[in-house]
Amino acid sequence: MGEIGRPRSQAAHDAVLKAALKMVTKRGFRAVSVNEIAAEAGVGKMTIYRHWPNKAALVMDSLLVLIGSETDFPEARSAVESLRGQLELQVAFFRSSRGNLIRSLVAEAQSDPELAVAFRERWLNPRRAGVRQIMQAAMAEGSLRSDLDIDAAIDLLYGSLYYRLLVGSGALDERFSDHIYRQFLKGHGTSAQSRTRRVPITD
Amino acid sequence: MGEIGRPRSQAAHDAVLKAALKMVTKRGFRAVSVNEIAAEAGVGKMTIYRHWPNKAALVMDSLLVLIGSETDFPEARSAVESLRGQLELQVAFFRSSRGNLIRSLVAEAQSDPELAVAFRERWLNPRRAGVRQIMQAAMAEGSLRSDLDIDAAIDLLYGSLYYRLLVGSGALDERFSDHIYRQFLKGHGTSAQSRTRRVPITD
DNA sequence: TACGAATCGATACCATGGGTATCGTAAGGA
DNA sequence: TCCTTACGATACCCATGGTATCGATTCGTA
Repeated sequence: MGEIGRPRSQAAHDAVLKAALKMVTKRGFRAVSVNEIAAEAGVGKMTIYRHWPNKAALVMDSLLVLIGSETDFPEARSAVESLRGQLELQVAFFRSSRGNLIRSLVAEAQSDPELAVAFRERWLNPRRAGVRQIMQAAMAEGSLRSDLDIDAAIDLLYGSLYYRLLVGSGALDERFSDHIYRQFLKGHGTSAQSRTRRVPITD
Repeated sequence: MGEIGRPRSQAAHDAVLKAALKMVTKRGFRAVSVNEIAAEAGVGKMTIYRHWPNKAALVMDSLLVLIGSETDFPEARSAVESLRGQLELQVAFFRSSRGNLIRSLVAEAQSDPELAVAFRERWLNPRRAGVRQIMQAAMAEGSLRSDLDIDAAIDLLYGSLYYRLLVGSGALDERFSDHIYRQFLKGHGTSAQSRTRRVPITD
């Protein structure tokens, strides 16, 4: 019982995702029209709307499919070290052209509840789960206090990054990620925080 | 040498600001059209465009004129106490219908550089200056360390509030503002932080 | 090989909404 | 009283997200 009719073109699908990513990272969500994406991809506009319900869903997909793993946690000797490394990665990510994509989606989500849900569930939550895991590992290591409120801590750490991304109050550089990291340890770390432990990162 | 011709109607000006504020706080920037605002204000659309260059400038004005002072610093026995009180005010402000207005403007500013500048210079910077002043007073009190990087600290404190406002990762309640405040003091406070000093708030 | 079904790119179209142009009218100052 | 400008109303322009429809194409199946 195979499919009936002409099958969807995977080439068209990929070309659209790639074109959407390229143009939106460069010029932003609102400044790019669906017609332009179709032209850039060498595809009919209707083909786009056969593959995605709307522009927001397309751009969200381009984010997940093409650059979903660029901010994964780096290997490190300890969980807190890995966390620190991830903060630097995140800062570099936001400062790159990818930052425009994230800005665009957060902005658009303010007036598009469906996109808001998708962004939270498909982008933020998986990444928050990764942070949670690392923090739990750091607690097991003994370098974070055991009474840590993980969700609030995540909002403190990453909220300030998103803030600078969205309102541009200051530079998104390593100096800032360093500052955030040290403040976090002052508030939540234990006296063992500076000692480097050789606890493997739990997967 | 007075003005020539019919003077601008202050009544129309005020009615438009009020209508814009009401509708945008309720339904958001994108969901409200200029035609609707004009109708609600009992005013012709062209009158709006005689008073403001575009929709964004109008809504930005309605924010500044009508609710600009709702998050001023409260009176308190010490600077750090005042800071803490302001965090609670800010949380309540975001949780109220005003939160929609801020969300809308930050979102719109992502694709409107002029609005981005206006929002930063006319809304954020004055408030950041207030926070800076309070922090300097707290340093003079001896309840904050003197090597504090004020701008980074502001982004840490308020960034997480904006983050929750924009992505809804957690509740904007007093519990959260309390958490933020305590983390801040753990990172930047002195041992004198818990002692209540009677230093007047410098104006 | 022929046929049906669904996709393809292209294009015309619709609805919405920001912003402009223009109307006759109203409200000042000189 | 006259001149100038703002007023409310309305028609209009234009960009854009999304839909409808076209003939052509590409598969599975008979």
